[in-house]
Amino acid sequence: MNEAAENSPEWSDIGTQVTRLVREIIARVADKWTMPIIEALHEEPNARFNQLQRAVDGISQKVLTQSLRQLESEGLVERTAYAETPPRVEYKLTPLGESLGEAFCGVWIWAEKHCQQIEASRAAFQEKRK
Amino acid sequence: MNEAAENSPEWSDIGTQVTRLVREIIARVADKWTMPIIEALHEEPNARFNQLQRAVDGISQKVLTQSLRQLESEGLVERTAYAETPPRVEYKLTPLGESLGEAFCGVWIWAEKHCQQIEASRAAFQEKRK
DNA sequence: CAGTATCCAGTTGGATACTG
DNA sequence: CAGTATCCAACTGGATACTG
Repeated sequence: MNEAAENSPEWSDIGTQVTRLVREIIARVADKWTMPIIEALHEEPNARFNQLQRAVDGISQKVLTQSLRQLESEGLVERTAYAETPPRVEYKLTPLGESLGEAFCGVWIWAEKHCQQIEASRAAFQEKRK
Repeated sequence: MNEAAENSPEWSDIGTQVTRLVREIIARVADKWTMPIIEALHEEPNARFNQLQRAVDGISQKVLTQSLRQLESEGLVERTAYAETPPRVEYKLTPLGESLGEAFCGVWIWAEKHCQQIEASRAAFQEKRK
């Protein structure tokens, strides 16, 4: 039995009820950068902008700004600007943001457990295609 | 307490161990179409190509083909072609594919539970910006 | 039916320069 | 420091036409 499903309703039940809105939300939060940012903010609460950019690894300033604004608009991240010079801005997860991280935990565990197998599959598929 | 975290290790523990490969896998499977396709295949095992395209709602033939090839290469989907005319090709989830669906269950539940709140947040954010 | 091939418009995102 | 603004190259993905 799979540990991620033990205390969840059968996911087929969920699937049949799903609305367009839910799908849109999932597609949104499951993009390239959302989880890395949420992870970084979980690791370092009240992180500042440049600190976050270093933590996220590979994200550009532009995309980090965009992502943070979106996460803020969705209530997943809270932004606090202090009126100082030089300016200081801190970001932290809201409880909703933390709960998304927890919800994603199952996927993370799945990926850790099976990433070797997936890599092997890809390699085998390439071989077969030759 | 959040139901998704009840029987998982603390996700901060996971985060610190995460490798580049795991992140890449997550970014891959968490794209726009992977979950809708896996959901459709879970609902209708042994679905045929056109059946799948109708089920997934909005996906183009090209992208469905690409996605299925990728899922196949990763060992999440099994493709069976029957040597008939007209050709018949059936797709189904592998056990690995099923397990990904189960792992994603937590995110699905999260999205269902909070989508109203997120919509409200977005609206409020728009208002504030005016 | 189950694709492949091609064209092309729209979006994404990096690099760079500039600002309060 | 924490962004905003702009330009532009690359990738994504839809529409269409064609094929075994």
